[in-house]
Amino acid sequence: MIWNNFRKDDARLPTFINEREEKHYYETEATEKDYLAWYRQHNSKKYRTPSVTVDNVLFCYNREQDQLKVLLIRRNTHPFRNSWALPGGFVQPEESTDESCLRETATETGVSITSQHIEQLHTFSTPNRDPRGWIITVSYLAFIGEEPLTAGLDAKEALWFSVVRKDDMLHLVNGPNEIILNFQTGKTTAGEQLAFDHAKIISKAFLRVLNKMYHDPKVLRLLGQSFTITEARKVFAKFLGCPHQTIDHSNFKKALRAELVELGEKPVGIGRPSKIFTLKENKKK
Amino acid sequence: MIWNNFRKDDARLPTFINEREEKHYYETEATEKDYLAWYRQHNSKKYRTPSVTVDNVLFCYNREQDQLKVLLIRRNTHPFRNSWALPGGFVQPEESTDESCLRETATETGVSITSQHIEQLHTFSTPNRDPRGWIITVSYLAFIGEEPLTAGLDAKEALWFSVVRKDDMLHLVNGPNEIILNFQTGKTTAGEQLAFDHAKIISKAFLRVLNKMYHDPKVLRLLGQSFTITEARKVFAKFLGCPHQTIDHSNFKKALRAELVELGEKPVGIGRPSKIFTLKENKKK
DNA sequence: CGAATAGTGTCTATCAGACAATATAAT
DNA sequence: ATTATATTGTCTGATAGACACTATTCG
Repeated sequence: MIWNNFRKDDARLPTFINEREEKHYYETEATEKDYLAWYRQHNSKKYRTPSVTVDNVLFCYNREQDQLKVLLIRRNTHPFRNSWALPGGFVQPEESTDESCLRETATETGVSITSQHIEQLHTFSTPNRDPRGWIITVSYLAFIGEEPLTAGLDAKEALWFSVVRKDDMLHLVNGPNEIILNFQTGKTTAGEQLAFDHAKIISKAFLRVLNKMYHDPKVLRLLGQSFTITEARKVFAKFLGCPHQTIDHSNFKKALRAELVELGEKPVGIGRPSKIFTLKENKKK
Repeated sequence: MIWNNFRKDDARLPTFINEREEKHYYETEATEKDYLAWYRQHNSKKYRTPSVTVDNVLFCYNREQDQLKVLLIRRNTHPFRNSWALPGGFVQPEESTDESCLRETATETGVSITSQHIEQLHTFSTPNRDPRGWIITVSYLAFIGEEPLTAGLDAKEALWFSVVRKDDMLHLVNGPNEIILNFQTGKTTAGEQLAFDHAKIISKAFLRVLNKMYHDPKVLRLLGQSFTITEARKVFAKFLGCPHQTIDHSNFKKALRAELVELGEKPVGIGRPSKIFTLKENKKK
């Protein structure tokens, strides 16, 4: 490579004996503008860079079935062809990973969510976590208000798996498909395997919710705009792995009263009418 | 599929009319081994990928000065030449971002830390956060046991800045250099500016420590292997922005007793001998 | 002894959790 | 009225925080 031949048209610029001298000149003596122009032309493809993906743990809750669910897709391409995996995709230029998460969620599930609904979990970068090569993933957690279309998009099979906690195990079930993983270790223990390190990601998401529920009950966005105390107890019970009756109504309400706003009464239903609540929005993270 | 037009180098493989057909074949019909071989050869350079860096918020605490400090380097290259910035660098192939963090910390400060000392903070990916182009950074938080060499390495000036909290402001000071930032908004308000979005990263680190201190007092690693209750109070006071005397000794000890192990007594010093403690290690995250 | 430092004990308002009582509506 | 569901109220043990007291060492 000829190092003294960069931008002949610009007489301001000196010539260089070697690459190191040129680098030093642009990094320390040239103007920032000249540096950036030089960098884009010479440095941008010099080093190997990883691909970056997002992987999204999308939870929803179905009131009728009283089931917590997580969205998985069956991969129809290599690698991990026919394995279940989290939805996600490659981050594109000129977008943040937050935006990637929202874009992928919208295209894969048809549900529009905002940055208020998502939360960055962790960035996974273990070498060889993806057999295709150097691929880093930024994982996200999102709570979908109501169960949307379950039909797959992008020519993939996309299904909601019910999530049942038993001790430290999560049972992800949809019909004949069953995946069992330990969310303390992040490993699948029986049944089908998950693609890549997605068992770790799901575990991290579940633990995050569990640890923050009472302090930051964002998980109640699973119930949409408004909900009753009992509905909130049912959602918490899914993460605690217990029947919702074991969560005392009175104590639960006391614990969360600071995070909730009362909206009115639910007009229909058996028994005393429930009051309906919504999450306070003014929380500054 | 047409099998009558074999490739010379591998008779097993078919030829394709167009790129799309080829992609479809490898993704869905070929073996995974063949797919991966094809992917590496054809797909690896097809899409633009970002550079990925790590940025490390390294805190230390000096007992003699009773000062919390954060390590900043003065950049001697574009972009942000002469601005103060967090130490960090590009993630290399075949290493995780955790390993990058440890490697960069070792080379920039001379201090060897283990994965026990670091914690991933957040991945920042706002477009144009770096004028050089598409650069994503994974930020880390680390607690250095004792103040190491302050001399810069890598031909950069590296200095420990004392960190003083006043209300929502952090004052980062080293001699004539002073940077003031609001850790609630993540913005510098006066004095010198920080490079890139590093004010946001430092703010995130400070808030993370503040929110988790009592629940997960990993911050006490600032005090090395062992410490007295009063030393621990002094560290907490730095993050709370108050004199350590306002933290009641008795109540503080009660709050942290579950996280500490008593080692013995400190033999020297004025007044009643202090007991020395260390952090319990058995915490599973 | 007195000053300085640090560990220990006590009191109280508050709160989480267990449990009881009341309110409403469908059958 | 009975039953199911939900809300409201009460009691108690535990705890955080304020404060007081005791223990040790140095000058």
